[in-house]
Amino acid sequence: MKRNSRLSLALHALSHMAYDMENAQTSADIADHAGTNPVVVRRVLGKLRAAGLLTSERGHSGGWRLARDTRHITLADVYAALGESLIASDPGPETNVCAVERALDNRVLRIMKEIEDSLVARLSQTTIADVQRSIRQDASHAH
Amino acid sequence: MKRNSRLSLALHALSHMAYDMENAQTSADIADHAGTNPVVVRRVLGKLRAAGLLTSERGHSGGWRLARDTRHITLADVYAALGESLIASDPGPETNVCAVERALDNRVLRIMKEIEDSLVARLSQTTIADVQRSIRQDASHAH
DNA sequence: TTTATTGTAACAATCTTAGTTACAATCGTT
DNA sequence: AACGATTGTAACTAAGATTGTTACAATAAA
Repeated sequence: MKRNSRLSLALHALSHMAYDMENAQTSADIADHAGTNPVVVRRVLGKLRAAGLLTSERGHSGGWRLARDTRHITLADVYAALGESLIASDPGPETNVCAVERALDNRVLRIMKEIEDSLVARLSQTTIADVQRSIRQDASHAH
Repeated sequence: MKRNSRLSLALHALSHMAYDMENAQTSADIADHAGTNPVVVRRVLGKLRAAGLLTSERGHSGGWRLARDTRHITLADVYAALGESLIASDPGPETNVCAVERALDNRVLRIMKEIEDSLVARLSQTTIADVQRSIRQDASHAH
């Protein structure tokens, strides 16, 4: 049970779908390969679907498909879809007394937000196609 | 009880020390202002001290001081001192069967590490002096 | 009708974090 | 020497977050 596995799992799942775009991928299949549970997969992929990154079909021969070309899905899209907020957290209730303290709080918060923005900017520069490409490279000289 | 408050608390504490460099700041004082507990403060600042960012003195009129100029302490130093790893997590035991799966795991891990490296690079561009400067700005036109 | 699949709720187990209490060690002050 | 203020640290509690699991309704193909 490790942390931050949602982003990792999402990347796994997306790569699987990119690897075989012709068939819908079932949550059971993805879960098997990612070493987790189908329900966990559906939970995570549900968020990606809500963000328009994926589509899903119920019933026999159903499963999950990419909604767009892999070149048009960035890691920032995935990050946003998951609703992650790694750096900046919601500020608690304002309990500060003096103006300097409030200013400090505001500034720390703003800096955290700036950092998070930088992170998102970085994430937006890598697409699933990029991830997919490097997986093929790794596989070709796997140990 | 919010997440990621250690980094936030560290920034608060450092700013306090930078604000009054002449006197050692006690954990009780910092805790009061940051709205938390002295022990929590000592826990976090202990890590910064272990990284050489701070010094502390016991006993009467003891407390915490910056070990270096504020211009020479970056947010990356603080991040590293806290031992945070927001993006990349330790890989679990290798349970993958096929080479493609192992390659995927490796690649996802590598990408997470790349992202974390970018984050650290960004953090290294902001110093405590920068933070301090903008606090003064905020305080001058506080609401 | 059967089978395979998603969608979702409910719950358990584990891990993380913050908070708290307690107390020894240290060091200035009286 | 005694006292008071402070760090250092261990132990514990409480709350939250995350993952895993079971169960079952809804859906759609075979």
